[in-house]
Order: sequence, then structure tokens, then C-alpha cells
Amino acid sequence: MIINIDMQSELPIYSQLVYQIIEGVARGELKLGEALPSVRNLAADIGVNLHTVNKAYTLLKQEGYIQIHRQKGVVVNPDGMPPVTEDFLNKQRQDLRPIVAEALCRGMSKEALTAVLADLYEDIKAGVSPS
Amino acid sequence: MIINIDMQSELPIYSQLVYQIIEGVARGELKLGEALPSVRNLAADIGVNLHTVNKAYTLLKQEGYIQIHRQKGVVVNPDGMPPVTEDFLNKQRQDLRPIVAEALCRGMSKEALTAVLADLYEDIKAGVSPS
DNA sequence: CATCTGTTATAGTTGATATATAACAGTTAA
DNA sequence: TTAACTGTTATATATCAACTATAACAGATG
Repeated sequence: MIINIDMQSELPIYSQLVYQIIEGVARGELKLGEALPSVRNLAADIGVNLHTVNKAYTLLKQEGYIQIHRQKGVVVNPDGMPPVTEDFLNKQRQDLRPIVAEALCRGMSKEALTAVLADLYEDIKAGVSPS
Repeated sequence: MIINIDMQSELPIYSQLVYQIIEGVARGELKLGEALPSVRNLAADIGVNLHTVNKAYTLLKQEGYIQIHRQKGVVVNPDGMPPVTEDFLNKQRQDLRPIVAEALCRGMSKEALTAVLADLYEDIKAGVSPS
């Protein structure tokens, strides 16, 4: 899987890693149980420190996306992805809130906004890369 | 309008200010042309430094949400809110992308996700506060 | 035994965030 | 005119997150 880090982004590198790995699973590019590069290899590949990759992996593990075996390395959770919990939905609403407020403020209709979301959903599912 | 700052949040204070003012306009609590508190007054009210408020106001001005007159103070843009531009839609998709990927990853259906968004849209429009 | 895992520890740099204080130019009202 | 208010700018400082560099450890693999 190809990881693409934007060093000029305001998003931390470890966050970009977390999102891209999640998106890799979302579009089926990464399959359940599939091995991920070791912290040192991935760090060398994208030209960052091993701790930065380790932080991303640790976060992904905490949320249940991956498993970390001291011997085998890192794999996408073979037991499946974490479920849609109440906490997840609350966090999701919290993340969506400013985006919705901004759209509402600029006069975007509910239909236009949900259409953008639905398009994005299909795009990611179909493996369309970010523009 | 009531501003509520969470000092424990990972979001910078100035970002919280920006979002809450935008949301105030979105739910009609702040009307076009309405005056906002001076940087010093708002800073004193919420117990932060005047520069923090000034940073929020400067960002809101850059995006066209407010106008700043050296004499009259700060007002919600009386000429209306900024339009839905191509740049805005691109940024919107960029912001939505990780949220959609996470939902997709956890097996949330497109209908469930758009329903959350639609509910949120109506909530904000109706003036429901964040949980 | 050498090499690969993840993990932990320590130390340092950088940049964003936020504060404190002060001053300036312009407007408004007493 | 004077006093009190606007936004604006400047300087200095403190704090914290993000990131890097380096090193070492325990365990598994070949």
C-alpha cells in the first residue's frame, strides 16, 4: 500500500498515517490480517522517525484497527474492524458539527451536503484517491 | 450570544471561537450586521488574552464571515455569508474524508451516515447545543 | 549468533498556542 | 479638549505537542 505524507500539512504526520491506513482498509486495499510494514521500515520508507510511526500504530491499536505482536509485527485486525459504538457516534457528531455549521452558514442545502457525503462514501469505497 | 470555551479541549481556543461564532450564525442566533463584542470585552468575558480573540476575529474576517471597522468594531458581515466556492467544496471534502473512511471501515452504511449528517443539520438549524 | 520484531528511555529542536505588557492611531461621547 | 473606547502592532515569555536522534532491552526467527 502506498503511503503519501504531506510534510507541509497542518495535520501531524502520525495523524496522516492513521487516516491513510484506515482509508486503506476502507477501500479494501488492506485486508483483515494483512501485515503492515515494521515501524523501522515504514519510517525509513517515508523518511520520518521510527517514533512517529510507532505513535500512529499505537493509536490504531488502541482503537482496535490493528494488532501488534511482539514477534510477528503489525497486522490489520484479523477479527474484524471495531464496531459502531455509542462513543464512536458521539465523536463522529462532534467532528461533523463544525463542517455542517459552515455549510449551513454558507447556505448549502441539506440535500447538497448529504450528496457530497454520499459521493465521498462511494469514492472511497471505489478506491478514488484524495484530490 | 453565549460562548463556551473548553480549556481541556485539544482544539485551540481561537478555533473554538471561530466555530462557535460560525455556528451562532448558522442557527440564526447571530444575524447579519449584528455587532460582536470587542476583542477586549470578549477576552475578559471568557478569561483569555485579547490576542487569542483577535486571532479568531482575523480568521473569520479572512474567510468573509465578519467585517472589522476600526471605529464601529466587529460585525457579522451585513452583505451576507461567503458563498459556496470551489475551494470551499474541496476543503469540505478534505475535512469529511477521514470521517467517512472511519465510518466505512466500521461497517456503517451510507444511509446511516447520511442520516447522522441530516440529523445534525436539522439540530444546528433548530439551535440544539452540542452534547 | 546475527538479525529482525516492538518497546522503552533520554535528550534535544522546532513551531504553535497562549499569555503579559505596552504602545499607537483613530473614533466617540462626556 | 479630554477620557474612554475601537482595532492594530510590537516585544518578550512560557508552555506544550510534534518530531527527531540515539541508545538500549527483551523476545522471536533464521
